[in-house]
Amino acid sequence: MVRSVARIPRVKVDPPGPVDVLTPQSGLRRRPRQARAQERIARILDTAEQVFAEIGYDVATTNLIAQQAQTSIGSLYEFFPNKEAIAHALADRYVAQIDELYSTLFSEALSPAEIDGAVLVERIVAGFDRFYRDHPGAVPLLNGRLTSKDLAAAGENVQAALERRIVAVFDYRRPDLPEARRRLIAVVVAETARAVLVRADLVPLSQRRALVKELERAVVGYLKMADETVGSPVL
Amino acid sequence: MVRSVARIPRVKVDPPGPVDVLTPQSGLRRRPRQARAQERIARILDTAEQVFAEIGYDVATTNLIAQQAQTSIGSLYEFFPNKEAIAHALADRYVAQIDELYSTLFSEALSPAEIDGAVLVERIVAGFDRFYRDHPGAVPLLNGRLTSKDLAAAGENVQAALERRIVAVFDYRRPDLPEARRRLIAVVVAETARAVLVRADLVPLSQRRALVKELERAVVGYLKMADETVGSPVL
DNA sequence: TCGAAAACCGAGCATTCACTCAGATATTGA
DNA sequence: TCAATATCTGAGTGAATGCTCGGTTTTCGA
Repeated sequence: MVRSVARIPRVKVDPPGPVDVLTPQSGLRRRPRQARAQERIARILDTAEQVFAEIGYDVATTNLIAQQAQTSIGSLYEFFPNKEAIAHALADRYVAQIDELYSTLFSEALSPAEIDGAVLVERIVAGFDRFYRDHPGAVPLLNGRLTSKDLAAAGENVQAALERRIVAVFDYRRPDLPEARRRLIAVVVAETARAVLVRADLVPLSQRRALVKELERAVVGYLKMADETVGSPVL
Repeated sequence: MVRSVARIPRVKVDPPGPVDVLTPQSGLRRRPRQARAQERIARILDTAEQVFAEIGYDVATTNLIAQQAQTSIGSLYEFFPNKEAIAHALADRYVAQIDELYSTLFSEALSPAEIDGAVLVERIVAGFDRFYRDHPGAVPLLNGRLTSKDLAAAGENVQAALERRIVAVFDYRRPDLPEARRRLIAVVVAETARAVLVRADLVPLSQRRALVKELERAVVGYLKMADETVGSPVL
């Protein structure tokens, strides 16, 4: 079963010495010194990614992950304080990758060069689609399909980052829009993209392409819409 | 923990008589005959709805549900064969309610009266929004936020039903569009609506209104878009 | 009124699973 | 070379939880 709260680590009572200073912010219990250990950690993460994607976070057991990663359960817990930490580390990896992706994708949207909005949307959507196709585990992990509050939080981070990027684009290209409206549009566009891309992840490849194309049309259509409250296309 | 597969019911071995014919399709283990039992079942479902919404499907325990419903765990299992069945019964209740809602909302879209598309969208979105506000438990239950494959399936059903309704509208109002395109648009619109409404469920009421309004704009904008492959607005 | 059927009860069984711990093995630096 | 340190191991612990079962209480038709 899933623990609602992480088990309280049993604190050694005997030595009333300095309190557990060793609480690395990395989420790891201990920082590995030898290459051997680093490889092991990477292998555990890779395996966890697969296992979570295949059978789901809740059903996955740490014992299974250790076994699949060809290591012992003891080794796993040597580095990861608990199951949640594995998910977090995994999410962190994705978040880093995605943030890098964002930098690339959105850079031209913020450059002085005149770029057609529709082309911009097309490139960004395509970039996302590519990423999700290359990282099949990322979709369920970051989009709440795997349940568990901790994982949901990671997904929210990714989504929030996307929204900030989109807002930045509007700040740059459409400073005339009310700020609240810029944020609203960003939310709706980001949610639409996420939802349709997640859906696209569940259908055969041929339909996937069509769906992604239609997503582009939807976003472009929405943004191009002549808005009575603004009086000009948003894009 | 969450069982990946329902526990195999321990079959009595001694009596090799007729095999367990009693497997009602209702999902219930036994159909209640007395009003007392029916009320109890309803109370269990109401409680489960609350509990699932509050702490999540996985963390929720059948013992807790029974306790909160002021009944015994034995009584709960008298009617529900397992935890999953509770979720299913709950989802079924929502699906019935939502399908009724769909009938109402989409009826005017299929009537010969000339109704402006934008007005149509506004009414339908408002109807959804109302429903979700009136049934707070429905959002996480039907939209995968509660995890568990069984629940996800219920959510898919609701989404599929929505898409069918939207397709029907296009079949009626825009028979000139290629059929595949009609389906694609329905998928994208339905996913957008779901995603934004789920998101709206997480924000304060003031933002919720703005978000719902923006969702309308997005859908209308998308559908009104002059589409180069069609040459005319879709709506 | 009364007996059979329906409904109800909750202690506890069986199982699962996150996590520990005592010690074995490998690596490293002097 | 050799101790100190880092790493690895996996059987076992403890707690949680889905679900059963033997038995009690309530309902209801005859």
